[in-house]
Amino acid sequence: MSNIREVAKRAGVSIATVSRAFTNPDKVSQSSLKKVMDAVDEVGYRPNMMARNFRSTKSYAVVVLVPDFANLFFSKVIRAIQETGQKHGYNILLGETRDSKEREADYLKLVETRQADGVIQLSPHIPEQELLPHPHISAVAACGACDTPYASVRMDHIAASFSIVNYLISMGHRKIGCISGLSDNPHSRDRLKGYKQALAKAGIDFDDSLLYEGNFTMQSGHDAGVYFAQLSQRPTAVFSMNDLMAVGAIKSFKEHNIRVPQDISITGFDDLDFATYTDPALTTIRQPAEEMGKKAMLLLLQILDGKPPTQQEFILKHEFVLRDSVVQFSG
Amino acid sequence: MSNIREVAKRAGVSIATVSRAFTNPDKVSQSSLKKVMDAVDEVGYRPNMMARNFRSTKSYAVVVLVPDFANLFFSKVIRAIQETGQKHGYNILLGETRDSKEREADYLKLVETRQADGVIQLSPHIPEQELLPHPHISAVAACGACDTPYASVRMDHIAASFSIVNYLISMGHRKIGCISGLSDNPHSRDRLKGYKQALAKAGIDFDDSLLYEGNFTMQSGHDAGVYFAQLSQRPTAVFSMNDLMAVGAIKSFKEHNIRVPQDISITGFDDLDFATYTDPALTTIRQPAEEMGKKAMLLLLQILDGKPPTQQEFILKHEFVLRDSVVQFSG
DNA sequence: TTGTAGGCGTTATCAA
DNA sequence: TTGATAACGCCTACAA
Repeated sequence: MSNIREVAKRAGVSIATVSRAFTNPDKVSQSSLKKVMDAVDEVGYRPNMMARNFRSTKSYAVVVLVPDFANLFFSKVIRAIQETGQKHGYNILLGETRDSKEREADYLKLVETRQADGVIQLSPHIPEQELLPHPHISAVAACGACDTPYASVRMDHIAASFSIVNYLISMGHRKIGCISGLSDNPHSRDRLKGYKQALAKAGIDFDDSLLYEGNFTMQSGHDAGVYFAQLSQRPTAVFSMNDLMAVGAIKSFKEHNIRVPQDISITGFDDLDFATYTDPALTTIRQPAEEMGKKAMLLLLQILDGKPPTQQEFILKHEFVLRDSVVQFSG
Repeated sequence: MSNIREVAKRAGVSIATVSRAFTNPDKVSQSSLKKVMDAVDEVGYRPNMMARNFRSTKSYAVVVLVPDFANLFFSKVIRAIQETGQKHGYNILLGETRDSKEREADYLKLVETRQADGVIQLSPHIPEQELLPHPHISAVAACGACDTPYASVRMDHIAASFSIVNYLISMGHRKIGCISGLSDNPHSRDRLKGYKQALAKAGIDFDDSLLYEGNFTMQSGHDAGVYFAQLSQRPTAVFSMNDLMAVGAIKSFKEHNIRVPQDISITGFDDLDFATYTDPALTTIRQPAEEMGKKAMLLLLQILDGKPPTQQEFILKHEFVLRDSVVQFSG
């Protein structure tokens, strides 16, 4: 592992010239440049980025705070973040929090200790327990539900769930079950609002017994399915707050010999890749995962560049995806 | 953003003492320690890890080279890597390669330029195009197929696929289709070997028309399903080289009104979370994802610590997972 | 166009 | 137990 000094000696020039040859080649004469590059090849020199970054007080790394790495939705977002970051010379440090504020604080420390320049927060914002914003931490929130006290990129979950529940109603359903995420999750709250608004608009009373609280996992969706299947007054359609739970619910409906969608319709949320491959294929809401990831990274880059964002909040459009899991109700 | 000098001044001690207070508290008197800590609180000091790492010539970061983020199998592995790394003070830099050697080289550069201390390679090893081992790069391979010229953690894919195809045969199947990954993928090769060995052992001739080359995606599994469905001599069972393709195939069988498993049995590989929730639940091979991730990280840590591993290769055990996608054939 | 030299924040060596 | 000081590798005024 050679350093710049060795290259300089070998090339018969000064350290400064070698440095310039890398960062500002046009400020170096052709002959010097050649001598330097030859020497570089000879000794196999690579600039020490740790030194360079240290010197420039920038780490060129960004931490992505993600609740659950094994959630395909986040995988997509992270991919977009990485691609965008890479184009601008930034690396991505993984920070899986698994909903632990302690772990989150640990990752935030990476910024405080200068191992990262900023943070992209993928967990939804819960004011009471939020560690961000932090005076010394550049941060952007993405994929959240409500607005945050710092820049964010998200979609309108109320409107999205409103539209899909509305669709269910337009298909003749009036007894519509709801599988929610944990009730204190902001996404759950917003999507529940949309559900209730759609019911209200159609003059349907909200029925507490049709609301089942899951936690966004397939398992909890399955549990919800069992619950609905055993209800004496079974719903004719179910609005699931994500695709994963919908899959679990479908599974348990089938186990109870309830046909989907003939006996019960169901909708999802997220439009994960496998939503096309479930049986039946899921009618769902597509979240613009890639767009959110990309936009979030660009926003953070801008902030790191010292330019405050023009808007605090960027709301991206969702998409209604029609497939086969909903059928006209004719009771 | 204050530095150690400021803390020293404030505490009325030397910078050396401040440094020791952090790295070697017991070498500092109680009174000095208190003075330092008070000063630290006052000015909100955080050690600059960039400087510290620079000084120690270690970045405490490790790059994980992963072909595809949106593959839940890798998500699990990476999670285990991160958890293990974190316990030892290491951070994880994400490196999604998407099978591009160019991108891979970019990430490897992170190690050459000292932004990372080592690499965990999750792509299977293909000797002709392999960038590793590299003289200056500490690396460990995980989840690969064949042996690598550097330390690796993997399972025996030949044995695993042998066992599951053997199970199919024991259930009376003799016409067994195979959905493989790309034929030049080492995993595909090994699993194909296991498939062929099981057939051979049962005295069944290998039939080329029963082999469909996919690429490990659901879409390609679906294509395979279409292919098998339209075959005049349809197989009675299908060995899919991963769960994802099995899901795709099941979908297309159903579209062709072929019942699974009554009309055709199928098996998967990986045992992803959703393998329980497919219809029918998948009989499959569980890869020890977490164990491989953890072991790989520990191995790399050991190498970074200057201790060469006791073995070059660690073969972890797979597990046969019996569920509902295979049924006795009684033709 | 080039070289000299100072400094980034930390740790480690060596004396005191 | 402490402090002064020399690195670590690089960049960048500044001067030549």
